Amino acid sequence: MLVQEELKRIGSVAKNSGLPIKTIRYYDELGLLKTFGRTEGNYRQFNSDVFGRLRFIKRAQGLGLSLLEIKEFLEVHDQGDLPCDHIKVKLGEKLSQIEQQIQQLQILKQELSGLLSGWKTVPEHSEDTI
Amino acid sequence: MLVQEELKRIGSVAKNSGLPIKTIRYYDELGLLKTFGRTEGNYRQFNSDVFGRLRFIKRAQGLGLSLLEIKEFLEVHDQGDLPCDHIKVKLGEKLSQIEQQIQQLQILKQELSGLLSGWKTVPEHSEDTI
DNA sequence: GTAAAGTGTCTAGCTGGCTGGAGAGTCAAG
DNA sequence: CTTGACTCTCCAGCCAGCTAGACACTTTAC
Repeated sequence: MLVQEELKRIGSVAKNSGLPIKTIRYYDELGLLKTFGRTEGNYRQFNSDVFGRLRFIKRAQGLGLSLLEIKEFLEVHDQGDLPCDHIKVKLGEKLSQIEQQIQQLQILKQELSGLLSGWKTVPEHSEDTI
Repeated sequence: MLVQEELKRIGSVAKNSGLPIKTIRYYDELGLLKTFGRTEGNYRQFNSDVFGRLRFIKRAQGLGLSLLEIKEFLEVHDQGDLPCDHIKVKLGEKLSQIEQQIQQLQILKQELSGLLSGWKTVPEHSEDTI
């Protein structure tokens, strides 16, 4: 027995997610959101999945993914079944990008802590000094 | 005895760094580059430090830092001595941001490998499913 | 029924980070 | 001395990702 879920309108989604209404509409326009249709009065309806989605978007975006890339991932998610080979490849690529990114971040972290902790202690050590 | 370093012009910097001339000029405009003055004919002159700088910029940028943030870091670097407290704080903040970012990346990595490896094996596990 | 709040679309504008083109000056080769 | 490659500045435009405003319609509260 599925409980009929209560659908939300854009305002409450905005309030609960912390994102501006305009942004949510924008994401919807781009097809990132899977609205649950519209009311009679043409108001967008969302179910509570939207919050997870928005969190995912925020996180991924904060990490430098574009909205289009994010959209692709969401689509894979939505289809539910195994992604086709093409997408598999893309996902694999993205994954190794991410690993690289982690490494780069670690380098940057070192460089910045170098700056913090006095810097002059590591002067001009050739090659990859800033 | 310092060997007089041979200065480069923008074209060769572009060639050796792989960046378009326009981009280099743009960075220079924003004050990211510390050119070595100009020739008589008003041509920019760079010494070989510029390559390290450009690599740093690329890396940092790829990780989501804005050119302005990057500029600040470069300035700290250029001053050479201990950054003032204000900057220290900013650096510290940025460092913890970076650590967070690393964690987020690890989460994203998991989520994406979830997608890759079939996804349905981890269905709707509440809370933070995409 | 009426006012206020919420939502819709549409169009336009903004910021950051480039990128392209015009028009002019500089420099190196023949 | 001219030609061609290189560089300069300036100004305009592009893309992503919003954001703001105008104006109309819907819903809710009284």
